[in-house]
Amino acid sequence: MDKHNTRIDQNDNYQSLTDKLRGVGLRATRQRLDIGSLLFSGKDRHVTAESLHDEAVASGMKISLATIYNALNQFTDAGLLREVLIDPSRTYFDTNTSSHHHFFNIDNGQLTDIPNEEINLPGLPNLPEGQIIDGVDILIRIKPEV
Amino acid sequence: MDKHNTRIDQNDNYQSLTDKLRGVGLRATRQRLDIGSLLFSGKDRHVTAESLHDEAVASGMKISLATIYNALNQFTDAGLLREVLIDPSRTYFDTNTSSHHHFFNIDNGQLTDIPNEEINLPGLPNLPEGQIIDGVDILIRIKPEV
DNA sequence: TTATTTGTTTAGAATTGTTCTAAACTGTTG
DNA sequence: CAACAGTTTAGAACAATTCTAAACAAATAA
Repeated sequence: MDKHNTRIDQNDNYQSLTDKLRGVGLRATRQRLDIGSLLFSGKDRHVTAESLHDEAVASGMKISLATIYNALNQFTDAGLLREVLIDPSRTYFDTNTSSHHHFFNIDNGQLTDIPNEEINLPGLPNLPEGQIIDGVDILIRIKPEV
Repeated sequence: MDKHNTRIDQNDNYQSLTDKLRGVGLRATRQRLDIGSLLFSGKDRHVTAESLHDEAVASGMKISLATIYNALNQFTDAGLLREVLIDPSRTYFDTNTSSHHHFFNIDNGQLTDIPNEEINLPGLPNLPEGQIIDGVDILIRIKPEV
């Protein structure tokens, strides 16, 4: 029987995850590996603490919501995730940490990436004296036609 | 003695505010007029429910936090205010409802407008099939140089 | 390997921003 | 000015998130 969890064929992938976590100074605990396996499986994802917790539980992982919050914040601090501004009442995390922006479908709440090549601010505005840019967030709210 | 409040020379201004409120279908109550006098005094402002309540109380207005929340939401629904995405843990309202974007100073939390002429997205990205734009939010996070 | 240290997880309590409830109150209209 | 409908309010309720401190597990030393 698998010592880590009951999802048998996932141990292989955990080695690179372990490296990834250690690389940013975090111990490769079972919980962080489980969460990581959901987040960093290849495709880009947008999650909230709650949605990720639901998903983890549904996958049979044993992990508390507090740990999900901890992990999401630690991953974000470490640069493995990015926070996205969507809704003042909830924090969204994006596994795509590269420079890019978002469509937010106000009709169904769905969030999708806008590839960086498809959008660009040519003339950046004059910055206040002595200030430099830390980052730029563009959110395009969309809705069904008609 | 002023029937409305103790800030004597403010009654004059309240007529236009009264019109403004009636214009969007809201009764011109003392509380809404008081809040309106803080928000719509000319210069553009960014407030949170809490900051506005503190300010109202400091000005000697008698008004509950719940009423501030109600008013901010009603004003926003009526198009007198705009919500700005800054911080997932708090809602910001902007008295400038025209098309424009924001600088957010991550060092001191200050939010300032970017005039619309100073920024523009020339090539909008391809929208998902059957969707149209509802709005665009650009937030440029800035910080002190060095 | 075992012992020790240090970092991690967790349940549950606490906190914070916001909304709800229902009773008292006030604009508005007739 | 009476009557109605909309508004305000205190306080309860709620939802997202963080905190606490005790149990636990990973890393390290011996």
